[in-house]
Amino acid sequence: MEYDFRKIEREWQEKWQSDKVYRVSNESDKPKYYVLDMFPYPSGAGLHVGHPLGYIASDIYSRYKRLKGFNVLHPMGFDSFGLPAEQYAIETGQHPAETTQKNIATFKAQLDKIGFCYDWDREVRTSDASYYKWTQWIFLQLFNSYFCNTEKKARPISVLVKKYETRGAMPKIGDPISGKHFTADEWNGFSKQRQEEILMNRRLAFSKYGEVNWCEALGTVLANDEVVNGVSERGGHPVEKKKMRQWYLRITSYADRLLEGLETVDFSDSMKEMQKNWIGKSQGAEMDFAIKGKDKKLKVYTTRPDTIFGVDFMVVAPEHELVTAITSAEQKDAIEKYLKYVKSRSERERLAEAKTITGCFTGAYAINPFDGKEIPIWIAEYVLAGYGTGAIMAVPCGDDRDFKFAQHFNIPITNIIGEYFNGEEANATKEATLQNSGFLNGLLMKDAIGVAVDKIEDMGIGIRKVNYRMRDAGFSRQRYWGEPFPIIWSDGIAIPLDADELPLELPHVDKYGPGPEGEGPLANIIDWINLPGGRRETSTMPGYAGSSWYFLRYMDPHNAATFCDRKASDYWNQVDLYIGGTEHAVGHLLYSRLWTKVLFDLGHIGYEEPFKKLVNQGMITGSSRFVYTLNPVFGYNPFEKDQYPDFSFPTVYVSKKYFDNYENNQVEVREKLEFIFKTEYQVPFEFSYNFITGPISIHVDVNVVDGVELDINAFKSKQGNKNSVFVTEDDGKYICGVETEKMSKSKYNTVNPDELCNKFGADTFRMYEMFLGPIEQSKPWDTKGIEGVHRFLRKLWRLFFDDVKGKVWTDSKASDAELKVLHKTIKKIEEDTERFSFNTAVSTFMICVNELADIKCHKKEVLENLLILLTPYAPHIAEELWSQLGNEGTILDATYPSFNPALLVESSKEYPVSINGKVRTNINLSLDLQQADVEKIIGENEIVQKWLEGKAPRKVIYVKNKMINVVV
RNA sequence: GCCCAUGUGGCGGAAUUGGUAGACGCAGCAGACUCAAAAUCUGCCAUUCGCAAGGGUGUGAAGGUUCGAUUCCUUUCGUGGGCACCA
Repeated sequence: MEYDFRKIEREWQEKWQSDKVYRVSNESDKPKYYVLDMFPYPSGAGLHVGHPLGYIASDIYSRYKRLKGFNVLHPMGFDSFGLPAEQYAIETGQHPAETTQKNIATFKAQLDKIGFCYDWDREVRTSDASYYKWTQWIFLQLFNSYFCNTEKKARPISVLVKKYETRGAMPKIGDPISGKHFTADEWNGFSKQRQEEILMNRRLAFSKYGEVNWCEALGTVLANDEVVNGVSERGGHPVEKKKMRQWYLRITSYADRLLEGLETVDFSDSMKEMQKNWIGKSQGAEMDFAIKGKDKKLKVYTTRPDTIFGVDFMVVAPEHELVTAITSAEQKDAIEKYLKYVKSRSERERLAEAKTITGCFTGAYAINPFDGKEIPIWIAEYVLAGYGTGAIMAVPCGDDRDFKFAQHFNIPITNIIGEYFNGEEANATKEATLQNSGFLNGLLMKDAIGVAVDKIEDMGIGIRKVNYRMRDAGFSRQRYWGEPFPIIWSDGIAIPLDADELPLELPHVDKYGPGPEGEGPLANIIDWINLPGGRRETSTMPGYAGSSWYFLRYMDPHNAATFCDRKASDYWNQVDLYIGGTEHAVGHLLYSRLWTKVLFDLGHIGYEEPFKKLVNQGMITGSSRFVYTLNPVFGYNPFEKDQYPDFSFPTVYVSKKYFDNYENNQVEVREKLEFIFKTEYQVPFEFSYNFITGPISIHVDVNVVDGVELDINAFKSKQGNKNSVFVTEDDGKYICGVETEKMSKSKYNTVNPDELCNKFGADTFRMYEMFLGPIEQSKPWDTKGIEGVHRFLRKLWRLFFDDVKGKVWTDSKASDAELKVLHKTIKKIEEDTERFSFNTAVSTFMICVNELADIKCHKKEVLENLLILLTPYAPHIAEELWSQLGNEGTILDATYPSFNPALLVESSKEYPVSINGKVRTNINLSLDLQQADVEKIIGENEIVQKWLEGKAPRKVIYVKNKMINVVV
């Protein structure tokens, strides 16, 4: 009986589905375990082999945990709102709902083919009204909450209103608009608009006019993490700053808690580092400098107050509000000119030319409060208006940018760090002892920081201050294919819908073009936006809205009364294992952590970190192949037309060797071409070096290349033209070039998992993906090695069935040697699986099967247990053989074999004995020996004596179970 | 520029706590079976000297700690990723 993987896999997949073996209950006596994949955006391109890597890993771990006796939740769904579907709609007119539907069907079919154990009954789609109803509901929770700065948590906005009505605003916070605090009486006297405006400044989801990243080409606003190097992450379109009314999430309030939460979760160091960098917390001081001859103060932010005596100039951002007020009459023209120049530059130019130093002196001077020194105030682009106070004190001896600026404009530099500053470049050390620094003289810089801040606070000219780089997250998009905001604008007041009015369904549109004045497509639907009491919000929520809480919906996917029943979220609790790529480090992962914290603060769920452990699968890069063409210069035909009227010059492909060193190989290429033309085309070939343009590399479909050797016939029919000539290497092979690149259709380096499943089976595919290398490492795809894994499964099959004899397994009792092989494997597989070392686990299986084949072990007792171990990795073949052995039901309900250490214990062992690091002999020793016994035996051993040449061993190192080293 | 990874045969990679480096697989070479092919099986496979036994050298490079380093430390180079005027 043969290993007919196609039949086996089809039948078992059908059976799993019809028997609903993967259905998960929220009630169980077993301990729970939640395994989650980052759900995909269902793009039109379908899956390539890079996508399933993480899914296979999570599937293996889920099945393993289930076998280990856990109630495992392992769901899947689709992040189905988003830009590409809408772009596609604009191009083709197809409704995004339709294309999304179609793409999801393709994705599901592809996923099912690989044999994942998803409970599809729990599938969620972010674009379903039954789902986004709750996305809207959570948005309203955010809208109706504020961040209480004393309790450091979210509370209902009604609590704040009550406070205002009874006590007014606390002195430190006050009216965020005027900056003044107000009494209860004042509050009650404010107009409704004024009150709402004040409240809007505290809501966690709020609307304000602000500078946003506007992308003209996409016709929408983008979040900071969606802009990369001044262009949009998707499509690479230019992005500019624009003032618009937008929705935001007040993520900055949670900066500290997001930072602290990282200590409680198991993420990789690099992932934590990325999030920390993004939040960008810095501690320092904010202090006021008097301005000579004016009654205004200049407020600066610094992390290095210890360098206060090294301040040689001040720099304020060009947009700073004081600029016009402090500019002297003489400098007025220069400053205006500079401001004009700054305004003319796009964000992109600014970023691209970051190294060029520009700036302009305002003519004003600030006064150093400690020594009365007059400090010139400059404006320059390199100081950002949006960070800190938009003004800095420049210390050229300690800061690189300040140093370069001082040099460029010939500003004298004060050295306060002695020999640490060499005059050539700035030194940002904190280890120097301060000089020329008044009351700080003689102090180590790192100690002086605290001393300086204390003094500043004592003098009442400044305060300690923490700053964050992170900004509030933009939350609206001028787009169609997203969640509509459940908000109605009325007289400038945002009025939320009631919970029972949800979902606010996305209306149907005929056109996907933008609305008037930068509004989204929804603004075009007059009937929909205009209501008796006001006008609907026309923007929609961004892609990350739906994905910020989907892990909760899986727990209770069909609940129409609430987003997730508290009982369900208490039972499943945190995601125990989350698997996905690093690309979501600062987007999705930060936002979902924020949403979880807010829901926790408001008492809707019982934990504030959504993901306990995160594993980032590495990217599978494509291994592109290249062919090299030699082309005749356009229009040139080297043959006499009259003689050969039908002949057109073929495309010439040269093998890699000739591309690498074309100059030196021209003659050889010419000879080979001449020969080919004479023999195959029967045409004379008068070659001129000049008519050919040198080899050009072009991508060739990896599927027509075997390793690096081109399958010429397949290439001709698939990509090239029939009339092509191949200049091969001397052995007749055409060798392609190789380069590792990101997998993409345009590079012809994608490999479709369906094809591999058809050719080798899903089990082979799953194991091979794991076998490629460590899960977290990115690695190039190479189809070639898949044969080896396939061979292993066939070999496993032959332990059960012989092609001729049929079934070969027996019921007889297993020998010690056979059990030893099994238990060695049990131990190793368990260790490997637990530490996500799936590649070594596959190796372990191969070794086990090889050993069992070597000792001709066909004992049911051994094989049955091996199958259970194998189930997570290759579920189809395991199920089939399990049932062939006469077992009922799914193997997933079998008992995971436990490792019996007694079987592996030996009484004695051959130890290698090395003398000064070189292995000289082997010695058989019993395992219960102690260090002293070994020393004695070694001292008496004849061979060792011989190698020691009469000297006594200085030291005997006995590493239990490993080796003995004798040192002379 | 700063931060974080990472570097091992022709290739993917293994070595879990400092203990015989190169497991397992691919590719390659030789052989068995076969009319032949496929499939399967056996042996070889870091490098160098040697007929062999055996020896030298080897984990990007240079140092260091140690009886012993792919593993720890310092310096340096290459690759990948993140951040980038954040004061």
